[in-house]
Amino acid sequence: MKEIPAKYEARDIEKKWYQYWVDNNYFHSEPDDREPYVNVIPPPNVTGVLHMGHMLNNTIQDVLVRRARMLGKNAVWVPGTDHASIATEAKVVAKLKSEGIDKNTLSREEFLEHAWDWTEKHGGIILEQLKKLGASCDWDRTCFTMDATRSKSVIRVFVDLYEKGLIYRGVRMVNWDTEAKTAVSDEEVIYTEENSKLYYVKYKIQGEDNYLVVATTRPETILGDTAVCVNPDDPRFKHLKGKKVIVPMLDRVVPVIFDSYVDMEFGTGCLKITPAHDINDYQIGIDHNLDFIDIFNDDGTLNQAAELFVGEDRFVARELAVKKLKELSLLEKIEDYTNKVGRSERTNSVIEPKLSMQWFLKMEDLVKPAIKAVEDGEINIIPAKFKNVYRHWMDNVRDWCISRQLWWGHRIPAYYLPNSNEFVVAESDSEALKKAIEKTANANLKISDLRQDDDVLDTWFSSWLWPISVFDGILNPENPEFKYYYPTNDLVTAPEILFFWVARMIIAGYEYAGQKPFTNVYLHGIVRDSLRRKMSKSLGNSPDPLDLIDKYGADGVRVGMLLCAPAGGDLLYDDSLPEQGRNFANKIWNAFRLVKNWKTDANIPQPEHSKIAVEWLDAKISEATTILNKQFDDFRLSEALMTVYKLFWDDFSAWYLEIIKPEYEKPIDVKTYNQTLEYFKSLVLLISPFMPFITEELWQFLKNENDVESIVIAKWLPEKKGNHKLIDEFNVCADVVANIRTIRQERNIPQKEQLKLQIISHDNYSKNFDSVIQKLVNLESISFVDKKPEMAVGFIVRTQEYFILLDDMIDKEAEIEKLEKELKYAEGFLMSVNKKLSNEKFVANAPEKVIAMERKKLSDAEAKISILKEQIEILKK
RNA sequence: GGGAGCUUAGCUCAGCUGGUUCAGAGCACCUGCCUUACAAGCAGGGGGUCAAUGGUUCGAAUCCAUUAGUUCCCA
Repeated sequence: MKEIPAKYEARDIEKKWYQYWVDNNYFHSEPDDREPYVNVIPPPNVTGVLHMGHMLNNTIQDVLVRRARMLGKNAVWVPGTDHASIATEAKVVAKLKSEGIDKNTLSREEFLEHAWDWTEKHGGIILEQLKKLGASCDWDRTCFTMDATRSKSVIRVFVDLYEKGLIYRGVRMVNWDTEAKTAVSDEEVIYTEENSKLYYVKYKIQGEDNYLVVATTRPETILGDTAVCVNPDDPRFKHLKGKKVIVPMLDRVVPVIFDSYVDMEFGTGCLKITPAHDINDYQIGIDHNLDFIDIFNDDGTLNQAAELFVGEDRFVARELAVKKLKELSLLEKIEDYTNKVGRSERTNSVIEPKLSMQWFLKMEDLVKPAIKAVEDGEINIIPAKFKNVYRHWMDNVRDWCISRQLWWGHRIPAYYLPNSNEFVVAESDSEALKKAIEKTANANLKISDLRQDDDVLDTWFSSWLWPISVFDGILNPENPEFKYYYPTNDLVTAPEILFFWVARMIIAGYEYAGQKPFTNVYLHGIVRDSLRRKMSKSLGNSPDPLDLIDKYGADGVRVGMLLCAPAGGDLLYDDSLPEQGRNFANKIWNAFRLVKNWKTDANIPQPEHSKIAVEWLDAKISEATTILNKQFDDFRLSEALMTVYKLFWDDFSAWYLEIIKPEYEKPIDVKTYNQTLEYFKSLVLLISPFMPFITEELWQFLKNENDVESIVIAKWLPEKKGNHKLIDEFNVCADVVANIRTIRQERNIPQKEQLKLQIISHDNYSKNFDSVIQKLVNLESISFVDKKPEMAVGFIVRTQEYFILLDDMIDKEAEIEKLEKELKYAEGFLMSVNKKLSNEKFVANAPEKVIAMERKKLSDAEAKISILKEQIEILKK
């Protein structure tokens, strides 16, 4: 047999097995009579490349899917990508610009051709990267939110909702992204505190020599002012009733109005009202019947209505306005000020509240079943604390602005009649024409007479259908795949998109499939750096995931991501994490090297120590399997990983292998050897969902003729009752071993030198592990005595006394000191137990079990104290 | 401004319905080892007034209240 390298080299092995899995179609699923296990991937953007968040998200999904597959379920993980309207359009526009092409010179069709080109070239990159991570997706089922089936589904849903009266068109104050030149939804605006200035501006009162001072952060919007507002309860401004003021710079006369909305404490107590450019002012404008003056173009420059600074950008206009106000002596002062500024999640430009015609979806009734589902526990959100957040949003939900002023996306299927604002909504051109003819009673209408709405739908308006549409459940709700796979099982995503996506999928699930889209929502944390900063390109604090895989292996990185990823908690990434994962892979590798190189001899009998170790490890694996299953069921994945980590490293490698290890270059008995290979296989199975590559490599060595050809399709370990008594006895044994090792270390006694152990037993002593102790610490003999031997150093485990005989003089004083310290501790403990037991109320109220436990503590402590006292006595002689 | 959560070892976190020997893990740290699978390793070890205060209880890290700090969500 050829030499197995001492260091595990992940790279070649990982590449080899992924290809093997794909070639053998292990990840592909077809409906059958098994129980399905279904996850849909949160579709990454076609613009995206793999980042640390994806690594975490997809590692978790893969672990769940792989285990489900091993449990014998018909597991399918549906991959796909999302067209990401705003981000993709921005990328394509930028790319065209770099080639000297201005988007505005292209027709819609020409632009879309470029966008499709771009998508075809870049859209699949991220999915290819997921393969490096080991993702066991059913690649035959890969979907895209803009492919034919998904697009048709979106349009059908739009038409349906419109026909149900839930979609309407209206002028609203929307969040306008001046860079992307589109409205974005409330959820796509990020508010952060920013340093700005508060400008105190004088507004002259008409017909008087007096003025009011208004504080504003946006002096350029003065040009759109149509009122000044004060609180009706504010005594400072009672005299202004019926008065008018003159808007600075423009000399426009506007009324002073009274509204309790104004905060008397803030600024000067006077508020300028710009109904077209502030959401609160908008409401006041409606209530008080004010004029609406829209002073901005779509790109954030000032238009003719502003009268001044026309064509200038809003931020340039601000500077110009300040300058002008100073010239006119209308600027009283400027203060530094921090306020919350909303920026577009996509372009980071400051959001401009803007009145515009948009399409909205009424949410009020749609959310009802979705609220109930989570409330009733039909859908579990993990961790549960996010239930509150979910409910709060759902209870306060507002109508969803679903139109975007872009070309890349699903074009809104509304067709305007000639020279009219009236429209028909239909799934196709021909359908639209039919409806238009009906509506107008004009049989001569041609499709070219109709004008389709220019806007596209919000990207989330397609991804909210994802769990349904990937199985064609919108267009063909009776199709067998949809009936088999829907509802899905676990949705794994980040809390950030609880509203964007998760809540809306639940809504769509009930509306379009009549049932929940998934049973569990597992929300994992955000990957941050060790300083708790979010990983971002601009900070440059994010490692390249592919570099990490290259350096530590996909298995190592997966382990690293999971080790510190409790549900909902943030993951503070550090290179030491994948390093720990890599080290674990290396540990597994070396354990395998050890076992693989043993020679067997059919003639030697199984040694006593191996026999008991075999029994013990069996109990230990059974116990761990039970714990592991529970942890999986509770989505405690980092704890589950730790369970197998310790099972392999501590129990199997550090204890079991050391016990059964034959002497150097001596063979091992066949019984132990075969049993060890079986255990190795069991362990590899349990580790496999976490580390699919190295476990596959080892499976290929370990499997026998009765086993399946790949660990991907192997069966998970069945649960078995573990022998707790044996495990407990081993724990005592381990304690004894550790004590003796300490004695060796303290006295520099080499392992080769044999020791004699004497025991005074005060209780039922089990000899089960004597042979193990004897081997691990190299004892010449174990014998039982009644009295503490001379020239010995002792220790106590539970209620048994142990002594190691020493030839040298022992340091009596040090021994006494050690024992007295222990005695003091034991006496203190005894006192506290006594205090409890002598408390009548405790004895009267505590459950019997607890009291019995306290009594046991008492008698154990008493026994220990008397042992200690006796030993001290002897030493002092 | 409104709401929710969090605060346990140097770090990241467990600790379930209050009750096993005075709170556990991983990493980090300290000591000794290049012992023939593994130094990406082995053996051993130290480390915590459970944020603070008060209350309920025979008994509180766990339940309640207040305070402080902190994070997130919404406006």
